[in-house]
Amino acid sequence: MLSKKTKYGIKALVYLAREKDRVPVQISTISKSENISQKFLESILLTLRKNGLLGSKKGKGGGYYLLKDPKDIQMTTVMRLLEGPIAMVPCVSLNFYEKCADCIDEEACAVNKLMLKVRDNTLEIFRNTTLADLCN
Amino acid sequence: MLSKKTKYGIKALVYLAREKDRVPVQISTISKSENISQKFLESILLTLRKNGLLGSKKGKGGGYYLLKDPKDIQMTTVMRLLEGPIAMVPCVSLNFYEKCADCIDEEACAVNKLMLKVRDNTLEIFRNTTLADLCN
DNA sequence: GCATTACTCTACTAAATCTATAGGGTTTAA
DNA sequence: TTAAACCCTATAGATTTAGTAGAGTAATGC
Repeated sequence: MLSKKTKYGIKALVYLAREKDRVPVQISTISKSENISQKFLESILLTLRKNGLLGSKKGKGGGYYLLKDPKDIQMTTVMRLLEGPIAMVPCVSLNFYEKCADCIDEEACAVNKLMLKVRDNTLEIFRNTTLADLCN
Repeated sequence: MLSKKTKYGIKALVYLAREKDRVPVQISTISKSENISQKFLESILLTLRKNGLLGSKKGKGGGYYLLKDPKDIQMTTVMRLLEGPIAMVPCVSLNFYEKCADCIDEEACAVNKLMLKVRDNTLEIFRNTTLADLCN
């Protein structure tokens, strides 16, 4: 299941991408428009800022804005930041690899084999989808 | 993340599929071979039996066995039984559809659009992969 | 300057889910 | 009749999720 965090994060990014110019948008504006708890959204935007996707401006008239062109933001980046690993099991994860404790032979593992296929496909979708693609 | 339940379930099914004939295999045998807690595996095999994938034989010399040919068991069936919805959000789920509480227009929702693509791809993989494919 | 607006950060919590464990009960073969 | 093996319910600890609370900091405009 996709977490609310990721879901809200994507919605907020799309909102910001649709904004012409790079005018800062206040958290409260996005939160009302997208029906998201303001405080929760606050923490999500903060992680997106800390990881270089968003910029922020403090004080009156402040808010968040995109740092890059929407077509240069791949969904792989967004998903990894908010949701974590794209793979369904750590043993097929590229960025978060971990050996299974119970598994003796990874090469022979049926779960590994199946989930590798799923990961490859999902990864390709996220790679080939940019924020701009989601804005139409 | 794939739950341990699903992971163990798939491993157990593969184990049973590799067994020549349809000789009942005891829970303890599978549990030892695959490093799975016996009691936990018990409950997993029980749900697989209740849903028509496995048969069981009680008493001495009893155990679990596959009811169908491995090549006739699609991974969609297994995943839905053990893991639940294949879609990452309920609003793009075929078998477990649910409207998002926060979403105003599903057609215009970026998350919906993205996750629909992911679901379609994942579903196709699970449909085209049978238990037999995982046994080689 | 100073009040206001708006982002920043830490800590905490209620609820749900996962991953089992415990402890019997029931059936069947030998 | 005995023991192996499945059947079933209840419960519990750990982890994650989805927030909430509240105080702090920075910048703007008057």
